Amino acid sequence: MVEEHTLLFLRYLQSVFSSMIKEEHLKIENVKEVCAVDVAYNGKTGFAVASRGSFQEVVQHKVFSGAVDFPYISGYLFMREAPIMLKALEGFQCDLLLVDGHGTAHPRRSGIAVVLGVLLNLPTIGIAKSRLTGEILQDGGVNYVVVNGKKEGVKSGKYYYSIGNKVDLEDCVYVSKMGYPGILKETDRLTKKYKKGENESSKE
DNA sequence: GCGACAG
DNA sequence: ATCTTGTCGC
Repeated sequence: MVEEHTLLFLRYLQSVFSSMIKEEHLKIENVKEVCAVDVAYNGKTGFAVASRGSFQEVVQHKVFSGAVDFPYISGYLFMREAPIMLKALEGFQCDLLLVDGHGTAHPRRSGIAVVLGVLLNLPTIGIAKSRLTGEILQDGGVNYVVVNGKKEGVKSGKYYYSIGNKVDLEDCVYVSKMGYPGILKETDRLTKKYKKGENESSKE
């Protein structure tokens, strides 16, 4: 159980992160190296996988596993997954980091993609499989995700793409039109593979 | 009180 | 996220 004063503190941290977002245009066409991160769990043990490659494929990846104590609380995912994701990302360099989760399409504009982007000072885009907050506003064939009256990202198919750091709405639209990134799909697969491997070995 | 609620 | 088989749909 997490105390209310702890959540209050986390909201203070989120206000700092959101105030540090650099919303600027990153020409996706110039992006060479792409990285992605995701986490899978086997009970209390988390398996974070960081990958590097292109939008469509993984060239190399690294896994970091360890106990994850903070529980999942809607709106505070960063406290549960950012620590282990940062460990997996150590040493990885890239022009853009794709994060499994929302960026500014968050109640306080401080989703996990924002947190990682600010801490690593990297361009990041959050890509989530479901809605956390916001309404959809169609405009010119694009389904924008609007939160507190501001377009924070776009919804394409069943996925939500939102600003993390050092990118803008245009970049999000561009990436969403490329379809769900193969590197994220593959990273997710790897994440479950390691989790599963842990199950097999611990079962004789 | 009721409904919503990333992974 | 995770527990889980077959099954309805694009």
